[in-house]
Amino acid sequence: MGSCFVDRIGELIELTAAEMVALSGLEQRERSLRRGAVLLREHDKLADMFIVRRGVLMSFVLLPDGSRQILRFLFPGDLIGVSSLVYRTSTESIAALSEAVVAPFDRALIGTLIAEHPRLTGVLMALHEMERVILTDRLAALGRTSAKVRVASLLIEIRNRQRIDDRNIGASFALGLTQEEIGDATGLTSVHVNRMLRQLEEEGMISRAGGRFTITNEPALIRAANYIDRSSRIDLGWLPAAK
Amino acid sequence: MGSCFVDRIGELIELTAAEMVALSGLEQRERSLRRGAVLLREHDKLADMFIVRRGVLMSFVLLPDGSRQILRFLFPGDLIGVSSLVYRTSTESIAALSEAVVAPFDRALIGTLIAEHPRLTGVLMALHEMERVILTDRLAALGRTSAKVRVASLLIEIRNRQRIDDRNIGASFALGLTQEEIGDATGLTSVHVNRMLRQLEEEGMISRAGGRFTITNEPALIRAANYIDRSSRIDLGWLPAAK
DNA sequence: CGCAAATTTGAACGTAGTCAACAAGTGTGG
DNA sequence: CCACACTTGTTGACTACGTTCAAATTTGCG
Repeated sequence: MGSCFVDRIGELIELTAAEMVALSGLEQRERSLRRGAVLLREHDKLADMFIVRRGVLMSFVLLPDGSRQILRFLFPGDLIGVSSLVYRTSTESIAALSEAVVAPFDRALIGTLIAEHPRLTGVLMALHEMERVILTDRLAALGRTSAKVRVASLLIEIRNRQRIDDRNIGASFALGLTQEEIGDATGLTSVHVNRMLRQLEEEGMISRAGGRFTITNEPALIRAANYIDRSSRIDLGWLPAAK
Repeated sequence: MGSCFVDRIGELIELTAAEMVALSGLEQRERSLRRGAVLLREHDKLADMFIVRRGVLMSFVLLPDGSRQILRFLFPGDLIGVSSLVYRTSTESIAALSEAVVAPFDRALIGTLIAEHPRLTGVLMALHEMERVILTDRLAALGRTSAKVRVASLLIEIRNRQRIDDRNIGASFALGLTQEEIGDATGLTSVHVNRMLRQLEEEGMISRAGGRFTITNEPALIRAANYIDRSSRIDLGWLPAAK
C-alpha cells in the first residue's frame, strides 16, 4: 500500500504530510509485467511516466546492426520515461527482467508537482542528476576500462543496489541476469563475459553456483572494479523550503 | 550584454519579461578562462554553478590509471556543475578548450528559481533530460559501435553544434580538438583516431587542411556515424503556466 | 522426460592498443 | 627573424584484448 517513491525521497529529506500526499498521487494506478515483457519501445509515442513498484527492469537501445546496449537497470522507486518531459517519442526501450509492477501516471502531473511543491521539485532534480552521474560513471567505464573491470563493477553495483531493498543480502546474491545481458550492459559479448566471470572466480574474488553469486573476496573485487561510492557525499542543503 | 541562458531557453519557449529577468540574474558575474585553464577539478568542493557564455569547454574524469574520459563538450548556454545540486564535491573536471567566459552563480539561486518560476523549472528539467539522453547516445556508441563510427559521429556532432551559434558554418569547420582529445572523447587512442580520420578521408567523406575539416560527402558521413537527430521531436506541452 | 535457453570451451581472427621513430606545426626567447 | 623546444600529427611493426564461429554441455522448465 505504501508508495515506493515516498520511500525513495523520504531517504533524502523529511517529508511533510502534504508532500507525501502529493507523491502518493503519482502511484494511484498499477500495471503488472511478466518477466521479459516490454513496457516501452523506442520511438513509441509517449505521454505517461512510470514509477517502479516491484521487481527489476532494464532500459536499453537497439542499434541499426541489431546489437543492444543496456543503459541502466531499474529498481523499486526509480522513475521510467522521464524523456517524455522532452520528447514526443521514447528514447529508450524498457523491459522487465523479473515479474514487476509499475505505477503509470500522466506526465502532466509533474507540472502540478512543480507548481505546488518546490522542495519536492528540487529533490526530483537531485534524483535526476544522480541518474546522470551514474551514466557518466558508466561512460568512463566503457570508454576506458577493461572487460574484467566492467564485469566486476557490474556485480558490485547490482549487489549493492539489491542490498538497499533487502538488508539480508550479504556476500551471496542472485544476479538475475543472463551472461548475454551482462554483456549488453558492459559492451561485451556473452562469450567474453563468461571468460571474465571464470577469471574472477579463479582469482578467488567470486564463486558461482546455481545462478547465485557469492563474493568471496570483497575488498579485492572492489579494487578490481574501481568502484566509486557516491552515496556518502550527498548534500541537499540548497533546497527551497517545503510549502 | 544578453544572457546566453535566456537565448537557450528562449528557443524552447516564449519567455515572459519576469522570466527573462530571473534568468539574467544568473549571469551577473563573469569569469574568463585561457585555453587549457581548469575551471573545476573532480573532488573539489563545490557550491557554485556556471553558465557558459563564450568559447568551448569540456567535462571529463580521470581514472586511477591516469587515462581520461571526456564526458561532454560545453558550448554557450550550457550549464556547468549541476552535480552541486546533489554532491558536496564535483563529480567531473572542467577545462577550457578555447578562450572562454563563464558566469558563476550560487547554486541556491536554483532554489529561488524553483520556488518562483514553475515554468522555467520545467524547462530546466527538460534541458537536464536532454543532457541525460545525449549521454545515453554516447554510451551506446562506446559500448556497441566501431572506432570509425565513433569518430565520424563526433565530427558530425561538433559541426552541428557549432552551426547552431554560427549559421555560416557549412561543410567546412575548425574542430578545435587535438586527436588525443578526440580519442579521450571516443574511448580510443590518439594513434587509432589518426588512422580512422585518414580512413574517412580516403573514403572521400572528409578532407583536412591546416586544422580545418571539410565534410566532402555528408550523407555518407552521416550514415557512417549512425547519427540520431533528436532536436526535431521536442514536445514541452506538459509545462505548467508561467507565473 | 524432452526441449529450449543458457553456459562453457576451443580455435582462429580482427580491431584497436602499444611502442617507437620521425615529420610538421607552434610558440618563445635570443 | 631565426633557432630551439615542445606539442601535435603521421606512419610502421608488433601485440593483445575481445570477437566470431562452432560445438558440446548444463540448466531450467513444461
